[in-house]
Amino acid sequence: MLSKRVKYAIKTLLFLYENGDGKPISAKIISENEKIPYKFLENILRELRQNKILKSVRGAEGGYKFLKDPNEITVAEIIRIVDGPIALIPCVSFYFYEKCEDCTDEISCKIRKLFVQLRNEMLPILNKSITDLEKL
Amino acid sequence: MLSKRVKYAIKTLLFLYENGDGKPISAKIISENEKIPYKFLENILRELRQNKILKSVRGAEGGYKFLKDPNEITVAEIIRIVDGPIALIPCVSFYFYEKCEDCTDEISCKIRKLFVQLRNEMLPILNKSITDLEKL
DNA sequence: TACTATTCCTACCAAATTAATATGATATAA
DNA sequence: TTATATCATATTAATTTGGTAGGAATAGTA
Repeated sequence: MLSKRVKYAIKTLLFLYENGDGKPISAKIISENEKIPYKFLENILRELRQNKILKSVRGAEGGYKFLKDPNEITVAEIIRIVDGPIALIPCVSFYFYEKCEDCTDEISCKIRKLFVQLRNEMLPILNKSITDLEKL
Repeated sequence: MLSKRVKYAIKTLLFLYENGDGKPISAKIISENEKIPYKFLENILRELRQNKILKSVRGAEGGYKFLKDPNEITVAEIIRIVDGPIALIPCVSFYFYEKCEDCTDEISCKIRKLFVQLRNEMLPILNKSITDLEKL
């Protein structure tokens, strides 16, 4: 399962996409509209900014807007930033690979083969962008 | 990500399938061959027995063997028993459905639509059986 | 200048989950 | 009777999750 952070992050990006008209949108507005706990949302927004998905404007009338083109922000990317791997087992992950301690031969491992297949099926769906998502 | 329990459970079932010739196989043998901590494995085996995947034979020369036909034991089923939902968000799960607190309209939710799609792509792969898996 | 609305930062915290371990009772083949 | 097993319950240490607290820094506006 994904964490709430990821779901909140995606909701936030969708909200910004649907309501962003040039002016930045404050965490308070997002929090109230999407029912995300304010302080928790701040953390998530910081993470998105640090990863160059969003940019922030400080001070009164400040808030957040896209830094990266929403057309190029994928759900997979958000999951990787917020939660980590897409793959269901670590030895199958591209970005967060880890060797299985108990595994003697990774190449012949039947379980690995299955989860490679699974990841390969999952990726095209998760590679949809925020703008794709809005059209669903 | 899946838990180690799930991976150990699948490994255990594959081992039983590949080495089961009528006689039960002990937890000790499985533990040593698959490098699964013995006591941890005992817990997993109990769970599989309680869910009618395996049956046990007590006493010396005892051990575990299939109760359910390995042809009909799917990876999805094992995940559900050991970890819970297949779906990546709770509002999309068949067997472990939970409403999102922050969601106003589940039907129109774009995020939900995406993860319904994802689950629908994942299921056929995870519905493979232990015998299918062995053939990979 | 003072006020207010905002982001930014570090740290903290409670509850749940994960990955085991410990201890010992019970059953059975040889 | 002994060795080999399963069976059952409880405990535990580490990590993750889902937040919260408090305040500093920044900037628009009266």
